[in-house]
Amino acid sequence: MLAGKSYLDELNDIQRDAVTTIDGPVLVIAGPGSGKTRVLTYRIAHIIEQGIPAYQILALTFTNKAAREMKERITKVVGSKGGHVWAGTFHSIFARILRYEAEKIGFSSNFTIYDTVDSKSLITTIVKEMGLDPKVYDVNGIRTRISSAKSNLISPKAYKENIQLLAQDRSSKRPFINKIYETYAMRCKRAGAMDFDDLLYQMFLLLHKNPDNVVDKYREKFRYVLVDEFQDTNFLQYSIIRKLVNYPKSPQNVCVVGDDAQSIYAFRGATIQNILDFQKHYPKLKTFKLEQNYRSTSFIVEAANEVISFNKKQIQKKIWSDQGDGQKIKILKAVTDAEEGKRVADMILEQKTRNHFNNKDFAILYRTNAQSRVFEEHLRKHNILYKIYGGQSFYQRKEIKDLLGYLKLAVNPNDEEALKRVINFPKRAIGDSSFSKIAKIANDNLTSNWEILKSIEKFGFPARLTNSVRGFVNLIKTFQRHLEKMDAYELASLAAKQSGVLEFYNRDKTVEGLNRANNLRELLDGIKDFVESDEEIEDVTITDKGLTSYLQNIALITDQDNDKDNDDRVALMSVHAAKGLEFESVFVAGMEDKLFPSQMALNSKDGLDEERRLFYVAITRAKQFLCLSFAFSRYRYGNIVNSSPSPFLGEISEKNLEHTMGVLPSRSTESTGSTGSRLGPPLQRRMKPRIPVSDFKASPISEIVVGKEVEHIRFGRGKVLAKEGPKGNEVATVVFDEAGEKRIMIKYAKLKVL
DNA sequence: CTCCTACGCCTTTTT
DNA sequence: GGCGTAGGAG
Repeated sequence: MLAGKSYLDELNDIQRDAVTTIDGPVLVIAGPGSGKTRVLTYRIAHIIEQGIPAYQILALTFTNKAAREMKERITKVVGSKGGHVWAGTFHSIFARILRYEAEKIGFSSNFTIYDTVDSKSLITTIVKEMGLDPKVYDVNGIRTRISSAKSNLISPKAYKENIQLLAQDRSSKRPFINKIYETYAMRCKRAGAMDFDDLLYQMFLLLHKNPDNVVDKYREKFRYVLVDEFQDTNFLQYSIIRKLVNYPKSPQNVCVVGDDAQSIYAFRGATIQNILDFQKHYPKLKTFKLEQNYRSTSFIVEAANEVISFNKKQIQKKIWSDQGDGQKIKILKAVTDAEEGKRVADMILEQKTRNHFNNKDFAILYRTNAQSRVFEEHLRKHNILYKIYGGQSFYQRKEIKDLLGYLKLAVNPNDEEALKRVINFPKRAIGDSSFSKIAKIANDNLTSNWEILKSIEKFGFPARLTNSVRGFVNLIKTFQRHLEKMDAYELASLAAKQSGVLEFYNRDKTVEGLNRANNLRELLDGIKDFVESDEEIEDVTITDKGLTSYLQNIALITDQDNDKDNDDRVALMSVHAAKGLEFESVFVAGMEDKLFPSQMALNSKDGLDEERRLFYVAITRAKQFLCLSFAFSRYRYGNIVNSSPSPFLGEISEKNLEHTMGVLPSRSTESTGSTGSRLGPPLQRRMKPRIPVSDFKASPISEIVVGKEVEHIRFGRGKVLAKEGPKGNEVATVVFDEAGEKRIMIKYAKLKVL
């Protein structure tokens, strides 16, 4: 049937080759907007069209959303059999396999998944128990250390024997990290828990230790393996992929798709070394480069190329577009972050009317989530609906974790973190000191807290405590008894009532409390949905509507997954969160030195390169309009800090740029300060410029020379000490009478010769 | 054991 | 500015 092949007609020549070369190792380097998802999905569809059963295809992504989209699109091309593809995140696919194979590696199939909060809490507990100084042994640092050990396949035992790691820990005055790691691993196992890294690490161990020759089973099963966003994989993930496809007589049907220029997760262990190694490990590799950009107009694409060319280490490629020149990139200068917020909101309003855009055609991107506030304020003033992405996930909220804690305990009472969370919530007189005693007994006996609680009578505690504990144990046991008979909703409702969690929040009449009670209701509604719907996950419709099944389903779900993106709202998100998305009009805010690039990144060349890739990602989200904005001062941690424009701005040549006026747009200048807005004080808390903004006339760059007395709009009088940098992007070092020494990019900062 | 306050911290983060 | 935690008073 010729009609069945029509999907191939929707591809350009290179895309088509990448889709139809299904046998043997393939690397696809896919620039932004180059139709990467299309290639990936059509390739899978094409494999199925060749008669390969869909369940023999493994497609690994980083987000649930990406996996879902991929499946939907495959199904559109090949019909319902597309649903049988094993498409999912690394974590969810491996969790599923691990549940099935759990006993082979000493776990039970009902293991708990610890999220980041759980991991940190366990580490804090261990640090305390070991009597170490939590200031020196800070949780975040320890967690990163353990995580990166796992990501590099270093077991606790190997860590102890690794001279280099031990030396590093000694020089950071934390010689006991190896011991913490060992204890942490032991405690996870005792609790029947795996953290996010374990889902990968244990998967690797399963294939590596190979009990009952399990590796053959999966090698035969997954005849075709595809990996999305390969530039974001770490050594561990790549090692698992190699286990699956790299062995004697393997057909090596592995296809990885990625873009080294968009690698923005190196700080979490991702390494583009994997792309370079891939080329080494598979000599028969075929490489396809997708360089045509179908998303953006030329000014945007050119700017992106200019910026990324400042990174020396990269796979050579140049994206191009035939969508026309489009609009130049706007540079928006603001005095304060509040003004930046106002002017961005104004521009959105203006573009909406001029171009008939909807709210959802816009995105405001920033480096840090804390920057969202000023934009919220001004969008609200204009009655423009918006949605903030990122921030705390629904499942991370306290009240949600409280109820889930009880549910998790019913399924796995050894779960130490769930137990710690709910044993005294709501209050039942089992306080910290009592719990510590119980935990100590458990540790001394190498067993879980639950085992001690069950036989609390034996330990001679005061009657009051013994009674409280007995009540708690009976409560959990009741839930356990109902596990088989009740569906998830029935049991969750029962637990919400009997545990007292629901009553606790219903009694709290503050706004906060009402919100939390609402969230609990929403959680219960969600569980009801789960029970009533026939959702299909991977290749099985979930027929098990029990609590165990429910908890396994939500363990790896994040907020972004249940967002209904059908409503028309301006998107506010971090640049990281924007990866993979596109918008007609994009504002990248806070283009300031030490903010973007982040202060933390400035210590190393690699850090700065990663920030630049992040900027590249930001630029390439825009289809038609791109605006880069910065402010000369902004609130940070409650105080005003002065800032100068990001050095990245100077990496885009003038021919792609357009500068907005240095004054507020006339239409809405009046609202500054005095109108007494009920929404708080957005603009009036600015510094008073020494000279009205509109009266200030900057001198041309050529007049700013060493030794001259100059005036700056905010810093006041000063003297030029030095002038350096390429023509058009000169940087002046100026000593100001009051503000001290500053380095200033002349074309942005407006200096006037006196 | 529980409640309240003062202090100290702060990037990004698909799972 | 905002949140989570430690530590002291009740």
